[in-house]
Amino acid sequence: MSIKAVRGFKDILPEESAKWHLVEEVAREVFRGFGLSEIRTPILEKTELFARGIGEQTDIVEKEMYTFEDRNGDMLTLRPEATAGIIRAYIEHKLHGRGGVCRLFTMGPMFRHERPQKGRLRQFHQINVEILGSHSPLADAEVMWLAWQVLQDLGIEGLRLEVNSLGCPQCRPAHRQDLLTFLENVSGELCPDCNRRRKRNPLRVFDCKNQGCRDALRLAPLIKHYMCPDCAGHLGQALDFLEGVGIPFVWNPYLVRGLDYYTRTTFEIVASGLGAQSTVAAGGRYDGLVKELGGPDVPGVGMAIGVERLMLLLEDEVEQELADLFIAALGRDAREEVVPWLKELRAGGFIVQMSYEDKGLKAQLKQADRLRSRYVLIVGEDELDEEVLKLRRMADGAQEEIPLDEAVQRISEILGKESEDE
RNA sequence: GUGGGAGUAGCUCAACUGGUUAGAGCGUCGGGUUGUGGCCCCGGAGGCUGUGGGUUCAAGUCCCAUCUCUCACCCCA
Repeated sequence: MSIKAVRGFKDILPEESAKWHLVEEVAREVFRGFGLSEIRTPILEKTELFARGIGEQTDIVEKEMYTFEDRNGDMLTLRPEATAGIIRAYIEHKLHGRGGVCRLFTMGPMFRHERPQKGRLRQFHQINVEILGSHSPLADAEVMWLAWQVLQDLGIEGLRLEVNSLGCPQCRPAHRQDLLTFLENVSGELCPDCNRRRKRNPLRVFDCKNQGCRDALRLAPLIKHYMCPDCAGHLGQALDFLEGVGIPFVWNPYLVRGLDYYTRTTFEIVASGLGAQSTVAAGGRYDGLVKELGGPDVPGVGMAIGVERLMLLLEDEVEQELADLFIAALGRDAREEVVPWLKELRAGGFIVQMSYEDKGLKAQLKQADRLRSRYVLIVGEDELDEEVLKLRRMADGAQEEIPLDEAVQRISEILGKESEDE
């Protein structure tokens, strides 16, 4: 076998791209309604950006990044997520200095060197939203709403929005301390993984699927009992806003996120039918991140939708229209006569194709059929001699005669009329 | 990184306990219709059986390695 794509990297083939366009268009339409602006940042950044932003201790930074040395000795990394790069750009171009809240979206590929499985690729795509510069719980609610709305508008069903708060630097330490103590006492009942997590990132034990661990954690201290009044109020208000716009959610006090930078609100949208990777969108608040990356102390909230996972939930194939009209020109004279018509008809908004090769009528009709063209215009020697063309409707084979001198106009009328009927 | 399953025609899959020329459906190309698609009928092309080693008189089939796909763990969108 010759050269194949790199493991975990996938080609998006012509028959799939219409589905991608649909997803991207729906997302853009939703974002437009919320007044977001698009930002596009490079997929390559200095390694240090991700190390500081995502957290040195995370799996992503420790073992999943595509990192290499540039020719001048810089260490570079293919972005494993979008937020760090966007914040880098936000700081670098001093977008915070423009006043007001900065509300951004982006979409594009991310890279993580993990073992591929259902809903998990090494190059995958995300649709991201970041709202920078607001402490308001309304921003949190809007971010969740945005994610929910995109999925909703795509007609995806069976989704569940889970929300939690991770607290802030005021209330987190006390909880963390009590949780550590608790986990130490039940360490005998925890699985080896959880005992490992216990030291590195204690909150993650709540993610364990192991029944034994879940039983052991039943009485574990939860952040909700430790939240300071500000955090509790913040979460309460965010949830009130969600309720106000009729978005169903569940408060999952066990919900935790993997990235270090999250504070307060955190959420996931989970779907059934995705296998082990059930999260189709996720996000949360990251109030310390901008400062951590060298910018001013500006708060932020954001979310990411996993496009491939979303694609798995979108069952129906989206068919692309490939031709309204196929022009079957027979012979050199006919082809020369017809080429200017292509220009006019295409300018009129119609999808028009013709054969590159000088093939027989049968072959051209076959080609038109394969393109599912609605009509075929037949232009041969006879037609040119008589100055009357034939327009064949492919659905039933009915043919209509079209005078040569008003061909483009008549065809435009017929094609246009057909579209209106639909 | 760890574990299970799988790699045969463009696609979906056959080939009994190793045994002669690796088959079928779909697709594709051509013909039946020298200027009329789809449906039908007839015919053709297309394979170093993922790759490399090994066992054997003989390997698609057994063994080892490797790559890829897939599912799960881990982790995450």
